Amino acid sequence: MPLTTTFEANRLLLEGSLALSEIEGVGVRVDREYVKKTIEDVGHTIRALHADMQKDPVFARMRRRFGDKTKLSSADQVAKLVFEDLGYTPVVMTEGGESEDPNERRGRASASAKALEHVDIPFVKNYLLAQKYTKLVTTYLGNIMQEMVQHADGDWYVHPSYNLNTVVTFRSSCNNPNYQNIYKRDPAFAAIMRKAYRSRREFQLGECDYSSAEVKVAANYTLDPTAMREAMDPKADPHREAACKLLHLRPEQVNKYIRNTVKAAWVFAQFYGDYYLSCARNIWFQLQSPNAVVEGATDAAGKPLHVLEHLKAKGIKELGDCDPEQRPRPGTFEAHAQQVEEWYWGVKYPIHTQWKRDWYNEYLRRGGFMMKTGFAVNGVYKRNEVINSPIQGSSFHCLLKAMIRIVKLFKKYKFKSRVIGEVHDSLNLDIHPSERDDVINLCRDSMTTWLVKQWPWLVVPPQVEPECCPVDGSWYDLAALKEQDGIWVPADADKWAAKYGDWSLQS
DNA sequence: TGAACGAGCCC
DNA sequence: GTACGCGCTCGTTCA
Repeated sequence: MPLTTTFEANRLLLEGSLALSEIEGVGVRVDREYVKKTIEDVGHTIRALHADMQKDPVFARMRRRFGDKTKLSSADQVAKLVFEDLGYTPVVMTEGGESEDPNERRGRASASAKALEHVDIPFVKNYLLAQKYTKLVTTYLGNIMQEMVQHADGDWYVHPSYNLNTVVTFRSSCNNPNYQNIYKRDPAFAAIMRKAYRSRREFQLGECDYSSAEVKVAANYTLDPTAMREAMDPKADPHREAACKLLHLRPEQVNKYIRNTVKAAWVFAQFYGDYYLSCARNIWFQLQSPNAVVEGATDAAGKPLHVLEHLKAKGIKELGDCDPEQRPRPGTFEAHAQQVEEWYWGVKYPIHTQWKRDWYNEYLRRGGFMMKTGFAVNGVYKRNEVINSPIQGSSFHCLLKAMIRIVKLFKKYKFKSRVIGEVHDSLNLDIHPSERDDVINLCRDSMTTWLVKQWPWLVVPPQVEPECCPVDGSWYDLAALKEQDGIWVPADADKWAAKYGDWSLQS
């Protein structure tokens, strides 16, 4: 018997569609003049980079090979140039098309940023930068120009469309324009793009994010006691702990760069089913950075002690061969990562590990699985999909369920404030300053206290981190808030004051 | 003109 | 024995 989606789950999607269509109607204000100006500026930058490339001796070789067809934006040509003509050794290959013969390789050497990262010549650096700026103009800025419309108030808005029927894990997706993939991690590009999205006039953009949404939901599935404790204890720092194990450091020796590297390349990667070999390779690669130093330690010359030097002293002198066919050699980082992996799943999170086995075996037996939010998933899925999709899906459903209530209550209370968007585990708002505390409390309580009452399976309680920008600010100006004597104020008061003046001005 | 592919951004 | 997953949008290439 195939598993059946519950009535409740169906109703969640129906009501979710209604709430999302209201949000689509509201739209997000954009700064049309800024976008136009930025497209011009970035255009100059791209032309300058292309001019530099054409002066480069390497360009002459490109001309010899491709003649009139030479194109500075062709990944195919750059890959051939670098890895065939210039003789660099390819380390990343492309997928290539379908093939009857599994032994046949159809891919070519990749021209991605990762594949070209170690090709240290100006021509390639300029190529990568030009490509990145091109993407910025054609996709991100271009989409705003294509999609924006003028409202009766004279300002310009985009109205992203949200879908609940396109994703196999029962998450949402977003298009025309996609509001869910705007630069965030690259500071320079995040600044350029996020300044284009503005609050309505006399409003403040706001955001209510679930903190570590998927980690907490995962703990609700596995009930691993260590994971549950870490998810509930604000002082727990599993990323730092993993960094200590992996790099033979004491907690106070872990700087921000190291912690972030381990968080992304070890904790999350392992959590999503990656394994020691690719983790070791990625971390080793990140450790080449000059930022990878041991906090508070210096080398013989009095300079900050690099983590690679520190590891050498601990007997780890090289990455290792990273050959899936061979056992890792002792004394390599690869071998060390394998040992840490055994500790991680065998000792630190044994219940989580057991849950993965049980959950997958149960899927194999029944041919499907049920999400805690009532969605039935029947069909053929890979092991990691079976383990990850209920966690991803359920995390989004927490936001969706709360969002439905929030949209209804905003209407009921006749708030001027509006929900303007959603990014899987965060809610985006235009907040009228006069309603600010009420709006944030309503969102926070709906996403936490109220939700837990609806879904008692949330034994690890969700948490919300509100942010907002100054009146008439942009998405780039978001700053974290904290609750103080019943009202919401900037978490870092000094930083806020230095940038935007006194908080009392935001009214 | 359309499909396939490669590339890069988000959670 | 494993080899994170899910999306959207664009430019290039080729039929």
